[in-house]
Amino acid sequence: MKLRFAPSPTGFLHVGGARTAIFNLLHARHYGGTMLLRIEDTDVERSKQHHAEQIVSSLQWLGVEWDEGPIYQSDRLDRYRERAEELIASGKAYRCYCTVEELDAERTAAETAGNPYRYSGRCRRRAEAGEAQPDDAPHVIRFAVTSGAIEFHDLIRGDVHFEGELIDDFVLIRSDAYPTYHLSVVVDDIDMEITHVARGDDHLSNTPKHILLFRAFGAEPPVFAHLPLILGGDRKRLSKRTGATSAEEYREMGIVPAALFNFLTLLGWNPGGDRELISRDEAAAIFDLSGVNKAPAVFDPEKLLWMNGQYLMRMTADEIYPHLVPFLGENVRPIEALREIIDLNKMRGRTLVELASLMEPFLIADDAIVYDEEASKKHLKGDELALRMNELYDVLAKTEPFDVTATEQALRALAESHGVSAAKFIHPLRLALTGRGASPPIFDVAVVLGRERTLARLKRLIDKLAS
RNA sequence: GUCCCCAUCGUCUAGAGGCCUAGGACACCGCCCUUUCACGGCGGCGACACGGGUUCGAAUCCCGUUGGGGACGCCA
Repeated sequence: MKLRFAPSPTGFLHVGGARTAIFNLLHARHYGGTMLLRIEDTDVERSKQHHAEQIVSSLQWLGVEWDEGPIYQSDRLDRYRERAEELIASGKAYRCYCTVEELDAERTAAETAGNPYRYSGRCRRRAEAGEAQPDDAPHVIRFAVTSGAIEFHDLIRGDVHFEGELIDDFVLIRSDAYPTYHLSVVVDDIDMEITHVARGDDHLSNTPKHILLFRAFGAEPPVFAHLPLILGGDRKRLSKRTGATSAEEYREMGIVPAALFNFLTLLGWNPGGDRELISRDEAAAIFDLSGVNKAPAVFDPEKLLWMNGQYLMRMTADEIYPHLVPFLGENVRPIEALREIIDLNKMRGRTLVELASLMEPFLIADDAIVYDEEASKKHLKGDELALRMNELYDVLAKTEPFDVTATEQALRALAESHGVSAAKFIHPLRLALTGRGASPPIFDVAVVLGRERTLARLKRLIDKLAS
């Protein structure tokens, strides 16, 4: 068994493409098959090398592995031309000298008449009449479609059938001598011995053409599986209008690859047992293309965020670290200096961006703490506050050991001696240490900061209260 | 317009004729836990598009309607 993911390098890796890649990988892994990556860059106008590189790197980031490739179709142009010539030789294809302008005119005429456009077949008739076909004049090579119904079994759609009459004599080789998608994809799938083709639903109507080509080459068509499309909130194909569409954008948003992988896996497929969180390998163990849903799925960024949070809190600090580094900016530190801080905050952020922000108070200088206005208004009030904070300072200065239990005991004892709730001390302390109204448990914060920095920050608040 | 496909809570989905007074997850709303924020726990809101069949019985099968999507390129 051999599957492939065959993106065209005209942009970033789209999440729809990412899911196609994932489903191909999962199916291949499940059956111990091979996964191939093929770059379909036969459109010189739109294909860009840097896009190809970007896609490869996004796939690697996502955890979509391949056993063969990447193979570039632009390296195989001779092969496609050779195969097209074979079809001409056997009368299954012909040279067409119609110009783009002529074709456009025909198309426009058909549209205004309200008829579906099909190529007139002018050059086909000429070829069949045995007229000379100069191969030096500008021309394309068209496939001579044989009529008759085409039926095939789709792993997801079930039995599908198309009327042969509806299929046009499509172009195989363009006038610039580059192959079209239809030709290159079939030639490659044959040469590379692809057994299963899982691709987007938008290719369903291309499939009869491909089957015709497989037959023309005397090859057995692969098993097809057409995946339902991923829609945006507007129920149309996911587009920039409705939000982020590329894997790269989610990476920049602070989504961890395993979470995106998991989320995409659940779009159109589910592992059963009301399971939401599943690793790539666990999914591969039970995945099968035939279990994929037919209906399109709306991409819900909210749920992705939730899932990413679930991943962050389950990952170890060491696992998070490499993904987090790009978001730390000037606050980067070696993992040793960050381990505790990550562990303290990782269940509080849904993205790496949020996590980095949550970690900030732990990493900036003591005098760089900025007191949140709203929280200050709420907690920095009362005549006795300065006095209390001074006493808290003295108590924390001599608490031994300076650990969570001892510091908490000391603070609570102090509060009790004042006859007030511990919260009266805790909230101002939180402001002093983090500048924020919300933080991890404050004694954990104090201990991670250490006695020295805790006291320095407390002192700073006291000075502020005095002024 | 023509062809193809699809149709369960707002969203992702479970459901392959009786197990369904339709289950889970996200979001939302309560309550609990709690020094805050999260996490977590408990509860609530919330769907079988509609109409005909078939059947003792239909979310599940068939037909139609409606709605949505996709394809109709010398793009992939």
